[in-house]
Parts: sequence; C-alpha cells; structure tokens
Amino acid sequence: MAMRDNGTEQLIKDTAKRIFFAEGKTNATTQDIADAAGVTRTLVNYYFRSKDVLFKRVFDEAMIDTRNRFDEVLSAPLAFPKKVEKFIDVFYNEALKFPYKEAFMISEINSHEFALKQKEAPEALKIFLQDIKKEMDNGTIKKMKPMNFMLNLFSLMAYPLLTRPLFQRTFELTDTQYETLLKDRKKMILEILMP
Amino acid sequence: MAMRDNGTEQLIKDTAKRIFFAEGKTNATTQDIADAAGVTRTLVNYYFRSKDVLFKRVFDEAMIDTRNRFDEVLSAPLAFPKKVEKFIDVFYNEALKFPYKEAFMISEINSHEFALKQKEAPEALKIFLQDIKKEMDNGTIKKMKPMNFMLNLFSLMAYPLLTRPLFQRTFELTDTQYETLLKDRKKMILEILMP
DNA sequence: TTTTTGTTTGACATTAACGTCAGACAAAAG
DNA sequence: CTTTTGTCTGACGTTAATGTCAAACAAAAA
Repeated sequence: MAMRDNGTEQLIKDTAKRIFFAEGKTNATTQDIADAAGVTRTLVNYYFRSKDVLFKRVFDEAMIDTRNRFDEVLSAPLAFPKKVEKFIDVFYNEALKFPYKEAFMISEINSHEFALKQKEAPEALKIFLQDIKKEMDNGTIKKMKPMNFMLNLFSLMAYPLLTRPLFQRTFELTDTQYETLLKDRKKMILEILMP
Repeated sequence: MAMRDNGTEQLIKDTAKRIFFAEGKTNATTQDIADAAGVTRTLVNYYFRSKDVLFKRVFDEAMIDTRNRFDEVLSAPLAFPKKVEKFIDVFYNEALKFPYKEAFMISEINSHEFALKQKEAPEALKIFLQDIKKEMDNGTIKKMKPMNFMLNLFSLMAYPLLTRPLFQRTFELTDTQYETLLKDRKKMILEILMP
C-alpha cells in the first residue's frame, strides 16, 4: 500500500500504551512492544526513529489526553460540588482502565529529562482555581490557598492508587476489597473537601 | 587490610542511596555509582554479586529505615494530634533530605518484581489505626474507615512531593515558593484531618 | 505497463552495561 | 619470617538492546 497509512504507527503506540499503563511493564524493550503488536522491531524504528522518540511520544500524548479529559470536566458549566464529583469519577474511570498510568507518569515527571511542553498553566485549571476561590468567598468550603485545595483533591484521589501494591499486601486485602475501599473514598473525599 | 571491613560496602550503599534518593538519577549504572563512590566497578560486584542485589538491598534498607522512623513516632505515647503533627514533621524532614525517595519507592512498589518482606502489618501501624478508631469513637475526628484516615494523611503529605516537578513548573513557582507552599500545608493538613 | 512511493523484512553492526577471573596487594595470624 | 585471609584492580568475555541498511514488496500514480 502506497497510501499514507498510520494504522501500523497507531498500533505500535497503542500497544506501547497498553504495556506501560495497563500492564505496568515499565522496562519493556522495543522488542517486547513489537512482539506484542505483532510487528517486527524494525518497524518500530521505521515509524519512530528511536526508542526514546517512541517513549516521549507516548508520554506526551498521555499527558495531553489526560489534560483534555480533565479540561472537559473542569471547565464545564456545573455547580461546584457536581464538578468535583464528576472529576473524581473521570479520574477513577481512567485509573481503572490504566492502573499503572499514574505511577508511570510520576516516574517520568521525576526524571531529569522531563520537560513541560506548554509554558502556561492550562486554561481549565485557572478556571477551576477561580471556582475554588469563589466557593471560599461564599464560605462553602474552608478557606485556604486555592492551589492547596486542588493539591488536596489530587492527592486524595491519586495516592491510594500509587501505593496500592504496598497497602493491599500489607493489609492483606483482595482486589475487590481494595476496589471497594477506593469506591468508598469518593464519598469520603467529597465530605472532607466540602464539609 | 585483612580485617572484615564493611567501610567500603557501606560507602557504596550510601553513595547509591544518595544518587537514587537525593539526586534522582534512577537510571544510574553500576559504573555511575562506582565513580561517585570513588571505587572501581569491580568492587561493586565484589561486595554485591550483581546490580540487582545492590538495588534490592538499597530498596529494602530504605523501606526498613522509613518504617523505623515511622514506628518511632506512631507508637510513641503522645496525644493523638501531637502524634499526627510530629509524624508530618518526620515525613517532611526526610523528604527534604531525599527529595526523590518517594518517587523511587513508588516506582519499585509498582514494578512486578516487588515483593514484601514481612508478612504482617507493622505493629506501629496497628497501634496507629487503633488510635484513630479511638478518636473517632470520641468524636474528635470524623467517622470513617480508620484505613481511610491513614490513607488521607499519607496522601496529603506525599502527593505534592511526587508531582512537585510538574506543579512547580506549571504554576511557575520558585523552589522557595514551593517549599513555602509545602510548609503551609502542614497546618492545613492538620485542620482538614482534625477540624 | 512502468514508475514511483511508501511499507515491511532479515541480516548485520554497534554499543553500553554487566559479570568474571586471575592475580596483585596489604594486613593480621601463625 | 611465612601463611592466610580479606581487599582491590585491570583486562577480558558476554550479553541484551538498540540502530542501520539494502533489498523485497505492494499499491497507487504516471
């Protein structure tokens, strides 16, 4: 086929994402990815010049993807509590599909090659911070630096996912038990943040 | 010297810890570590049979070290609020010394080779969970699963450290600004958890 | 058809990181 | 002193992972 066919390229990227984010094989080689995608390794080098390029592309697209997902909720015309609630839902649904994505991103973010593409803070985040400020002025939520409120929300959602392997084994919980725990947290997070 | 001398062995381990936890070079090679320690790479293989062994030892000792630090506070005969406050202090002091330790541990925990040494939950954690339960019964803190309270505490402390490179750059904060933010969080965490 | 263009493959070259080994060396034990 | 034991070094071999290349191939364009 002579037509510009990005089917294979997409397949490789999707496979890489699956391996990294869903299966948690952070040290996968290009061979592993090629095998899983059912193509030869040479093809990986044909579409992406090097392993590094592929990795960075996967990472960047994951960042953008996550941001878009967040933006949609955070800039939606919803009442504040509903917005937060929906945000938690979106976050957990993604986490359910890609259990290792968070941990992967944390690693990359903390690597020294990490560089931000966009310079400014995303518009949606700014809107959300303004929402938070407004709620504080209204007395709906406890007064603090809006940034701290946001950090709290992210923390309470994400951290139990990041440490899941440790906590689940330490307290000898089954998969379903831990998932119940996570599900319970949604209500609890809302109560804590907006008492 | 024919005397059993664990000076060099210790030096290598300490250097590795510094490189991983303080400098954040997670992909450091045995050569890097040997160079930084001022010894030949062969020595690394002499004391630790392989790279894997060295890495696992560093990780395991870091786990134990952290646990001991926590245990000391968590099982101390302190009033609950004081205990939590001190715990946050201990946590942040460690984070200040080893900014990348958390991220490193998260990576390891989420790798598929991760295995827990000890089977049971540490005694100190059990004590802490009982403390929490007691406070809830007393009505001092909001009722929830004690495990969730613990998760919240860890989350609120740790997550802003894990995502520091991302948040700091996104909102264009200087090092001192972010550290101020972190310092402010201590009071805020206490207020949130024990209103 | 022939040509052109993009796709795919297998074989090869390169490299970086790791592990081993024989032997040098120094200090304590005999 | 000689022997023994533990420490250290340099050189070497091995491997796994990556990257490159020429050529085969298929489909669209000429």
